[in-house]
Amino acid sequence: MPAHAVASHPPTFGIGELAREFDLTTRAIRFYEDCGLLTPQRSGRSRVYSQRDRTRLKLTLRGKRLGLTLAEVRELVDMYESPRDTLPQLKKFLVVLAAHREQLEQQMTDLHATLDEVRAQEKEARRLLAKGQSAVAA
Amino acid sequence: MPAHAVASHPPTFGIGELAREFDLTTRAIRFYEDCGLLTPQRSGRSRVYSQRDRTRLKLTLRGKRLGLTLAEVRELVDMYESPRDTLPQLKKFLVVLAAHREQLEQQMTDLHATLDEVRAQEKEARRLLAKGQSAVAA
DNA sequence: ACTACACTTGACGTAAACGTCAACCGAACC
DNA sequence: GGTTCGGTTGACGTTTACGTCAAGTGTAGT
Repeated sequence: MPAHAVASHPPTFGIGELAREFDLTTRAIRFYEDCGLLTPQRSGRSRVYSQRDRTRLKLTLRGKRLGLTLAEVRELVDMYESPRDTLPQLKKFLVVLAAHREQLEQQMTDLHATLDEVRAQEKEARRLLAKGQSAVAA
Repeated sequence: MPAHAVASHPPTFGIGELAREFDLTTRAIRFYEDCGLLTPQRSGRSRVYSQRDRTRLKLTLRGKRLGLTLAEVRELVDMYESPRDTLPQLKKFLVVLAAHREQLEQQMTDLHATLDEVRAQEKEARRLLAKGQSAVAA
């Protein structure tokens, strides 16, 4: 039984639990902590992850699938949770956001182009396959 | 004047030329060659890149922006140019293609989600900014 | 002939993102 | 009370994708 099996009242998670859920090693999760992406509480020496940690982990993995570095992911998620109550903060927020959006839009362009090509190739290949099959059948 | 300045009849390119065009170092371009992504001709010891090389380079950079490794890019680009005249080749082609497409579709999902969030944040931030500006103006 | 500049091949260095031990601790089951 | 299971902190290893010299070659201009 996991040491984490204490009553989870605001839902919390053990490291192994998260590792299984997201198919990661615990090493990776600890590494994300070193990068400042996660800041779990401690129960003795063991890490206890909050729902917020779980969300940040999810965002991290999504960022990774998009090819972002962990540093970039951190910049973003930190920014989302940072205060925006002063004008300079707000302006900087908008600048960073715009830059990020442009990168994402470039990626969207690349992605569409690539998907179109892949689908065209698939279509052509299936055509060839059908032709070959019927030739074999004949 | 670059050593490459000989009449480019089927259009060819020098390494520095490509480096400038795509904003890369020559080191990077040579590295892509080590990875099997480019296979330039030689004029003496100097590399001469064909239009095909330039295209592969473009695809490489697009793949990179999508977060693919150079090895993955190579697998794909090579596959596109490989023969598909036997049935097993064709079937394998379809399998690899389908796997790649699924990855791209996952990425598309991630990308839409991220872009939606970024745009929402931008909208909200601009609203706050407008409010702040008018407050200052008042 | 001399210089300048682009290009060449090594070879070593580096940052990112973990993997892979090793050695230890604490709770739980038998 | 011994073992097993999960967790902990180091510390070193590894792969990817280049950067960064170093030292030499080739060709073009003066």
